[in-house]
Amino acid sequence: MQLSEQELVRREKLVKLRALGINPYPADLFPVDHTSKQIKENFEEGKKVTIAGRLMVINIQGKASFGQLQDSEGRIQVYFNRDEICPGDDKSLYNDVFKKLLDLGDFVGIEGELFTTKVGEKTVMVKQFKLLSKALKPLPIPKQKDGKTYDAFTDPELRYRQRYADLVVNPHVKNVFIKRTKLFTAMRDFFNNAGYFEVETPVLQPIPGGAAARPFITHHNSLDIPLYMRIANELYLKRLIVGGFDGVYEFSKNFRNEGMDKTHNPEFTAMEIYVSYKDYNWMMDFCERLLEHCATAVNGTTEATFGEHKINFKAPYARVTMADSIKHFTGFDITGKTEAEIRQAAKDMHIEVDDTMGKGKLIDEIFGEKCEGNYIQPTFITDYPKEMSPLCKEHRDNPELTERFELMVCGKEIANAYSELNDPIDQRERFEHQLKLAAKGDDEATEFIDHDFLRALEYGMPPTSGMGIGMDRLIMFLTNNQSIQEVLFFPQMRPEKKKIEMSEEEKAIAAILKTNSPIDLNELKAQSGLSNKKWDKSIKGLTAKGIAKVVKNDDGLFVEIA
RNA sequence: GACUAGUUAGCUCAGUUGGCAGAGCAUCUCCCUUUUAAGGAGAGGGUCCUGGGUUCGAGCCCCAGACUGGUCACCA
Repeated sequence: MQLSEQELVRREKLVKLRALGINPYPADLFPVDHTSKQIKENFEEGKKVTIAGRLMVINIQGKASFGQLQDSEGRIQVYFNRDEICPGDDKSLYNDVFKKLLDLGDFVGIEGELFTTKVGEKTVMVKQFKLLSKALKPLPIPKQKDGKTYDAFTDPELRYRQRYADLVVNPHVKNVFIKRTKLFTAMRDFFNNAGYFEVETPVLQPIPGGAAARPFITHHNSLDIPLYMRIANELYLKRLIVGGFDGVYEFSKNFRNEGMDKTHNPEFTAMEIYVSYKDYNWMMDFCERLLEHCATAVNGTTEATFGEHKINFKAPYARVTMADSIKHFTGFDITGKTEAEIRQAAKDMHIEVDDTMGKGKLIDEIFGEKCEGNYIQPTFITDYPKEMSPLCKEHRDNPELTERFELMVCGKEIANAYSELNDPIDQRERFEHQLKLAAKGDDEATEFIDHDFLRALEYGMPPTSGMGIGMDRLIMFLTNNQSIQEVLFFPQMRPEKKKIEMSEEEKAIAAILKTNSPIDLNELKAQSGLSNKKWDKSIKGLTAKGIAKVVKNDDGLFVEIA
């Protein structure tokens, strides 16, 4: 591994510290009793504090220095004064250890007293300090003045691959994840207060059900069967409703083996909740109260900014049927129309259609193309076509529709809910219809029938309403992030390419050397059969890697294994 | 998958017509006891993403590839 100059310097400091009897990675606990935030909020002149964190600014001015210590809650200024730290004649702790051997990014523990500087900055006067952990790699620390950041660490590739560094130097990034966790906590509280029960269901499933998506497949060795990473947990939660729970919910990591873009990561988090004896109308009420609660818990207000849009999560939200929405935005009334009529209408709207598309799919295409993007404020779109919703109860007033809603925000879906289909015979027929659609070429149709789930329904499932919420998308809206990567600690990335250890040419030369070392340089060059250019590059590569060594003596130039 | 932009020092970025590889911060040395993007003086640091090609000469031009971002397509 090639180390930069700065990395080498820090490794040398490690050696020097050990020579002075200072362990750069001590094992014992450090008795922290304050955070930076606590100091600022409860500031008392002269108070003794013990704090720890990373040195993020060091500003040496001779016999006194200022620094900024960053802990989990922010930064606090620390003042290192030579004669405070070294009351006796030996000033080496300040002159050598502090000034020469500490670096930006190092963790230090500090005991000191609070005071206010001439310019009014609340500061810790360091009485004693201890190195807690040495940083060998320089952090990409930006400079700040008047709230402006200079030379910020912004390269998205580096930020996502090295999130640990991103979190250290970009406080706003940390805030996003704090809000993310606040959202989960708020939602959990809301459900628990309503009396619902948090559960866990299998991630490894023999049949990937509950949604239409390509799964990741894996293999269980002992059972010698294929298993799928879950694409949804819906069918398992409904089994629990069959089992007698009134309300169950789960935050579910789901996995879908599909494309990645700024709103899709191969693994993502959905929340699904199922409540017995309810219908989708009740769930709409519940949903808008839930989101109002969550938005307030996360941001302190129901209002949120997303790009150019101001959105408000204050309940209630508008409710529009899909048919009304399409009529409103296209002038076309789908009610009572045949598949052929709808296909023609879609063609007239310049929407790409093909013959594999059934009626439901066609309607969905029209809605997606012409309507969806218009809903900025939270809006419930209701009553989806039956074909698109194989797990949803038929609409009480119209057998072509289902009792389903999606909640749209800024033209994106963030929640999806049904009056759940609990008729086992109807459910079996819907699954079989999906099989036919899949055979016809509809790649969104489900191609598995979960017979165990059908058996559960046959025992009887109470009328139930269920809802799924895309947690990643929701937190994007609540933190004004346009990319899912910004709300996932470790978004999926293509693996970093390892540098090739040795080129083919280098391997060939190394092989010759192995059997014959040392060897005359020109002899080796001739044996390798390489062109001048290739030879030069390869032998330089080998010596740089410490594999070969060129030796000059009275008899000429020789190459030997290093 | 298509199109497009980018990849140069630890970080953020310049780099002219193809002619010795640049800046700020960071690093190192020296000065400086209330600074705060501290200041002053000096120094070091490069696989210009990779591999080919053109050329006397390539960070720059050509070809191929890698990775990342954006837009679109696909995908709830």
